Amino acid sequence: MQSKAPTSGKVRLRRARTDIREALLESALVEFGAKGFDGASTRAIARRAEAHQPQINYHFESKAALWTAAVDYLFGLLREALQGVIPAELTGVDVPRLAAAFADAIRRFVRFAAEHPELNQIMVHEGTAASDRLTWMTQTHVKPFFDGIRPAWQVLRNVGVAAPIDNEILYYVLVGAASLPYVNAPEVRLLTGRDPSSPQWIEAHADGLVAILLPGLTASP
Amino acid sequence: MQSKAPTSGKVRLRRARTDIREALLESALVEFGAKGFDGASTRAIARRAEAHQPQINYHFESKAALWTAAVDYLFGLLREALQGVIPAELTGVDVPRLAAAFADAIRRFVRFAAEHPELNQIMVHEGTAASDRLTWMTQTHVKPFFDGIRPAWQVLRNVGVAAPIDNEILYYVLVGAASLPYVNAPEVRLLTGRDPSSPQWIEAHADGLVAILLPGLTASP
DNA sequence: GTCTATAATTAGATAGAC
DNA sequence: GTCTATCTAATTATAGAC
Repeated sequence: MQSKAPTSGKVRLRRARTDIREALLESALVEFGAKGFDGASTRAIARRAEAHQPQINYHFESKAALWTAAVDYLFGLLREALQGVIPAELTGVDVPRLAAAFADAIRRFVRFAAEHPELNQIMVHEGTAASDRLTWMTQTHVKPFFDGIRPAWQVLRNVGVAAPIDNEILYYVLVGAASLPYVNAPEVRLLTGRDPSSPQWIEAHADGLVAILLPGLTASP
Repeated sequence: MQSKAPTSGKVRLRRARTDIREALLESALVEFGAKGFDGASTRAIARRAEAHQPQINYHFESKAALWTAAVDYLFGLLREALQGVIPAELTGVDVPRLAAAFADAIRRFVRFAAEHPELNQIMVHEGTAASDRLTWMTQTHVKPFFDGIRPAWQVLRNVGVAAPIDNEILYYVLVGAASLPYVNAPEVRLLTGRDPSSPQWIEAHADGLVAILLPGLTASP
């Protein structure tokens, strides 16, 4: 199962794996999330996947293409996690059902941010400066997500169930409040000694966000 | 006021400025905030300050020392902005006064995050991975800030003025919700077409956060 | 203190043997 | 497809003239 390279004294494995592409992608998520696009080196990504650096250029076109594939993959997981939670057509949907759906969406988003911190890490790394990557990511992935929750929030605002915050601001309040403990989990552990990826933290966090963003949901007993 | 280097044909200014250190520091804030520690190059920092790259190593010990100086400077500004807003000694402080003080602290923090997005940008870049920089920043600057608001929140929680969220979680909800529009201002502009640094956005944002985090403040008319 | 030149290291990407 | 060797470009830091 193991063989030395004939022309060299170095002990190294020569392996033929069918899942290297997936392993490189998975590794890229983590490295891009932790270090950002510039800080993550293709050598470090390859090392985490137990592969060699040139394999990235073989299985992907470039470092940038690997980043794009990683972002596509993560947003696909997010879409899965939020699939059908908020109704696409709002006319005729009664308010209590919509409020419950929005609360469910908040909880799912918090759990997703905890389980896949890499997505929000990459988003916040990229969002700090204008770039082609940011433009592509915003138009391709963020905008549909944003447009999906905006009308529902507006309805809940109009009937007084949702907190008094405008659409655009609400989006960033929600994403910021829901993701920061997981985006900055290393800091959370240093600062508080607690583990934000624990079920206790995650559920308490989700409960808190639902309570403050949808005060009208539990207002009348 | 202008002189060519005698041994070279290149036209370049030789200037003697007394404020180069400050100019480099100011430039470093912006570059570190926008690109992160690894993504920000000392050449780009020097260029923005209209200086030469080796001047960074003359006026600062290294790129890391420049980063440290920038973080020290920004946290100094934050301390100034929040100076004395929340009373250090809570025994004997009546609840309405403390609630008003906390609301004021939230508003000041939002305005600070809008005016100096670089601090939260740097924090969120660094918080995604363990490092010596993160450990130093957390212990030196974040912890005192965290410890300053924690007891006040607990008091307001106990009397039911503050939202039902635990100390540690509240800290990240507050910081995340208050800073993300400014940390990711380039994305906000692409996604919404609005300018998060406008007074309208900032005040609406601050109002919204006070409303959701301190629901008991305006509950009884 | 400023500035040019450059050393030392590391990055992403490619060539070519296997 | 894997892997070693290497190219080119970019990085931080330093040397030394001015």
